[in-house]
Amino acid sequence: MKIGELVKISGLSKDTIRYYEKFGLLCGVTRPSQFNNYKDYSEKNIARLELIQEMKKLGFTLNECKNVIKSIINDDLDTNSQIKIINEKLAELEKQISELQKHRDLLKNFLTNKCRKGDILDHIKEP
Amino acid sequence: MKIGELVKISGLSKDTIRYYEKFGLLCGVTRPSQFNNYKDYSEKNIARLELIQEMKKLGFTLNECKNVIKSIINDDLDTNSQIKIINEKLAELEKQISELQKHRDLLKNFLTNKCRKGDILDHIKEP
DNA sequence: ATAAACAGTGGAGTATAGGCTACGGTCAAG
DNA sequence: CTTGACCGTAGCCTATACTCCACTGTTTAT
Repeated sequence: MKIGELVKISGLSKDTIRYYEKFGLLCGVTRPSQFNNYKDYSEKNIARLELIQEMKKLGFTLNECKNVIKSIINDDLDTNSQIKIINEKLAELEKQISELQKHRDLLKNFLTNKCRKGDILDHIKEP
Repeated sequence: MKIGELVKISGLSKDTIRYYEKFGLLCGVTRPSQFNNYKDYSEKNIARLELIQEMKKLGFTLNECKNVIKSIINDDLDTNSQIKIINEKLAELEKQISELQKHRDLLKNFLTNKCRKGDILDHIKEP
């Protein structure tokens, strides 16, 4: 399968697919022809691109996708490992959420306590 | 005031201060000496660096800091404008929070619904 | 035959907020 | 007098996930 077909099937751009390939996320890419330099992408890559898109929706980075794929290849990834990975990601998300909530609460305070009188910023002036 | 003093007072690194200066966040920086090339940072910059650090704690970017400082200089920044800026930032934070919460909920679902049987990832194998 | 569509590579650019290194000049103390 | 502390500039590096551009080669359609 040439890249154009993969573009149509996956909905990703060719640049993205090539980026993923360079990144080490794809498998079985060969150059079978003696007349051109075209690559041939294996069927497995369709599933892989789907996995990547799903994981990205869930908040995983490409690096994390790569590690998961590695584990799959090594048969390292039993159910418990999967659960562990997901739980770690969950914890990370919770942390990010509470960070942002902290920012938000600080801002809210700022708004109610300091802003009424304006001019908290007066000591900054002059270009 | 030379940069070393500003480093001590602000707690920021000299790289950071120079970065801010290049970025246009500082004011009144001159080179008064005829014998060396040393800069002289005005007192106003202490307050400015404090403002920047406070705003960063609240989740503002340097660009946003820059705009705020500009407004202060132009006397554009009355209480209403301040409130507007802060409310916009609040809305942005809320949006980011709910994005992350969406990710988290998807992951939780993934964990309870799909992961029990493992092997959702079998179709990916092969290096 | 020729132009469009498709394939490949390499490299730069995007945004953010600095860190780090090299290289060179200057100032103060021993 | 020399060493170390300090100051300056320039430019490259980090991470993330691509996008876009230039340039070249190939296949397909008219």
